[in-house]
Amino acid sequence: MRIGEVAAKAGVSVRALRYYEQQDLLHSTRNQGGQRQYPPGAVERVRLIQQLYSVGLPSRTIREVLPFADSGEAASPELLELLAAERDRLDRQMTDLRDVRNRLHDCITEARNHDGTGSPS
Amino acid sequence: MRIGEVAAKAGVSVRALRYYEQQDLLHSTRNQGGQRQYPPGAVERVRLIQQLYSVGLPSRTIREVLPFADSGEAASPELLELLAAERDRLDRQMTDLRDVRNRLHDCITEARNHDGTGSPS
DNA sequence: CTAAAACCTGACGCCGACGTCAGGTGCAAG
DNA sequence: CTTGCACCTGACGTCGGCGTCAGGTTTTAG
Repeated sequence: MRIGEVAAKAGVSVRALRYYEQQDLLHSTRNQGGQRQYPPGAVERVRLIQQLYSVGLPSRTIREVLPFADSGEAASPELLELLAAERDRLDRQMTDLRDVRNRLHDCITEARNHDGTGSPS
Repeated sequence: MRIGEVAAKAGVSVRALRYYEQQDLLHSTRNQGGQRQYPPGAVERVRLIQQLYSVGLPSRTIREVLPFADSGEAASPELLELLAAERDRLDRQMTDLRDVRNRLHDCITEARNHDGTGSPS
């Protein structure tokens, strides 16, 4: 596949894919003309990268954890610590997220009860 | 309270508090010398602001949802839609977060089983 | 009264994840 | 063959949430 197709299928920009390559998150081979070639699995990998970004991980961390997502590779103790630390961070973030979400939700339902409107969602 | 005390109690920088004021998230009165004065509730408010930032909301959105967290104020339908949209975004984000977290956790336990080490956490 | 600490207002710096523009090349269709 | 789109490599722009420095004022401790 060429870069445009991968971008379209994964729902990101072409620029983003080139950026991921710079950051060493996504690799490609080149054809004779120098254009990037991707295997079909690239789309899935890009989706995973996006998911990791979306939960707040920076490129550096993603670069370090991606090999483990790929396959349960050999893990040095330092990397294990990194993974555990990130997992704990995610746990805390989920707690915050739940709090905020419930707070918002309460505001919504309360506001809906307060006026005359029925209660969807 | 003065700004330094609020900052210390809320665990943020003085600069951050001034920034929140610029963004219209946190208000203060001034004494004769022109220094900011905060009511005790400010600390709680700052913690809430931080929590909202931490789940990825930008200043603009925080500015819009804060009044509802303060008190279940009168809600225009547009604001209700905004709140519901944000809540849904948070729901999606929690799902992503759970996925990534579990993925990481699986990597950790699998790695721990693979070598000889016992299994903490 | 004085020195130090805390505060004030600009204003510039920074970093990450791209957007975007410039100027040139590769490739498929008519 | 040429037209036109997809692609290439720099390189600069942006935006948000502050950090930080400069240069001055106010409050507090001794």
